[in-house]
Amino acid sequence: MSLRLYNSRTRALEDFAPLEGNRVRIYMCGLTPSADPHLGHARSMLFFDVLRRYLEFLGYAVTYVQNVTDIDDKIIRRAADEGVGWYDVVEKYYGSFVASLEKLGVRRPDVEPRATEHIPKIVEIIRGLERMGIAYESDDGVYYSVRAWPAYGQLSGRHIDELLESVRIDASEHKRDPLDFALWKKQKPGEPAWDSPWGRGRPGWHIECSAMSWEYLGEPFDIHGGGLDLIFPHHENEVAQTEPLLAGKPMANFWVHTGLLFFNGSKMSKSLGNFVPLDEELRRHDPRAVRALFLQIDYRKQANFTADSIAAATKGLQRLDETLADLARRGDVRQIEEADALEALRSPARAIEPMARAFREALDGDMNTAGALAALFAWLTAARSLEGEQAAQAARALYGALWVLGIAPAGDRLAEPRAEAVLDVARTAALRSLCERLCGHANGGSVREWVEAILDVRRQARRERNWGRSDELRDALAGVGIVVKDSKEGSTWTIAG
RNA sequence: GGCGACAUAGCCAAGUGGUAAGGCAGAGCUCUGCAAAAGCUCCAUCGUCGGUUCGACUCCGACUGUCGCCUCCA
Repeated sequence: MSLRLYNSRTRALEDFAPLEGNRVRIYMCGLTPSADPHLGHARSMLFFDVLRRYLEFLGYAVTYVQNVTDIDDKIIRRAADEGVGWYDVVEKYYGSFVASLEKLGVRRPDVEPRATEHIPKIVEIIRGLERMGIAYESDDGVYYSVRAWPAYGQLSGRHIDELLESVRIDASEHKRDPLDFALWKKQKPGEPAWDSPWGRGRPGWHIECSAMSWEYLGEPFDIHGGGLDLIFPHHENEVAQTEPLLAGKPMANFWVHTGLLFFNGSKMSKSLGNFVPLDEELRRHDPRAVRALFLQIDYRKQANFTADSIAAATKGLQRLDETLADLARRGDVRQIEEADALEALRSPARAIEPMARAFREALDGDMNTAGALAALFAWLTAARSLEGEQAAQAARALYGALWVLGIAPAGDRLAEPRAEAVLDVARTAALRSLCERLCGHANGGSVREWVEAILDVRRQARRERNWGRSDELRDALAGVGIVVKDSKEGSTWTIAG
């Protein structure tokens, strides 16, 4: 068994192996924070987060770099519009992005380098290209000469002459060829600028990724990732900037591109404006469900985001949670350590083996997360009959699988996965007064204590077989968002989703 | 115009040259004071037309449809 990944560079499914020992070096194109990030951005990051986790599960030491392109035309324009500094724009939108990713359970990259902090490396690469006759200086900047690099267009499958026929290329008297692109832009009045051999200015889009991937990972490295819409021109240009300096080696061994997200029938895009900001979307939906939904779609396919599909994902996730809690209860497991969970999945006990194998086979096949998730669901029926130590091992293995997918519930809340969820302010106040009214006091001060106090009153009513009173209390709790469920073992409660 | 992707049940969605995962919804049943939840069971022949093959949903071709990229884009 080994991981196979689709490589955009060769347009084929290939066996993955690190270039160097046990170490896997990944560079992911992050964000240009000039506007609110949206769910499409999250989808890409989510996928690479799972890839990173799976590689770790397989035993590799992963170095994950994700850049921040913190200077570009749109950031400058936005800053002017809002009357703030360009760095304020970056902090605002990047900060929002980071906060949203945290909610989604996406782990922070090992390095989050910024373009403006890597001017020396950028200059070094441009100088190298200049020496090779691939870059040239003009009156408003330094440009890359696409005709000077025969392999230009290979990654994205374009041909220079065909590109020239495009209606959108813009000729400029500053460039030798309409397809040439800027490596360095000379300062215009009022623009932020850094020193360089060509005078003050700023890097063009693309060069920052060539510089920062090289700086932190070395060349060549293992995997370069990003959204499918970056393959041209961004990644093509990165390759064109980097590979002339590598004496025939590729910049990255694997190029992995994620499919685009659609909303109302067209691509989610900052420029089209057809998106809901990510932070708003995460206030509306459970972030774990959002994540579970994306896991059920092939990462390379374009996908639609709809209210129906998120609802379906939420339901499925609840079943997974309940089974996990159930296994933990029957196996008497109070807490699961990540390392134990991964080990239980790596070396599965006999009863877990079919699930573990199907799970790995799915992910080995070009990260088929939908298949991996299906393997878990298909196993749930069998899992329910496990008892004792078997149940304990199953709980750990299931938790490990959920960890790899990034949808594991907090490890110390197995018995009541949602009980600690936050109740909104109005309902908390209503619950408190309900508690005062029913119990004559509101001792404690937590949602949990108030609910338990009310449930004690209800338990008494139930012992007296006072069903009317019992139902009344259940309805009252439902009114403030607490859902009570009765079973043979007693009553449990959760906060309504 | 050039390049490319996709088309599987009500919805979402995997997958394989040998006869279709999974989730949601729906139906029936079990449990239950009731309710909810949960559990069990059931529920498709894979856009159209040709071809290759012992056999195709899976390969090839044509067609139809949807979408993306062609220098703002995860």
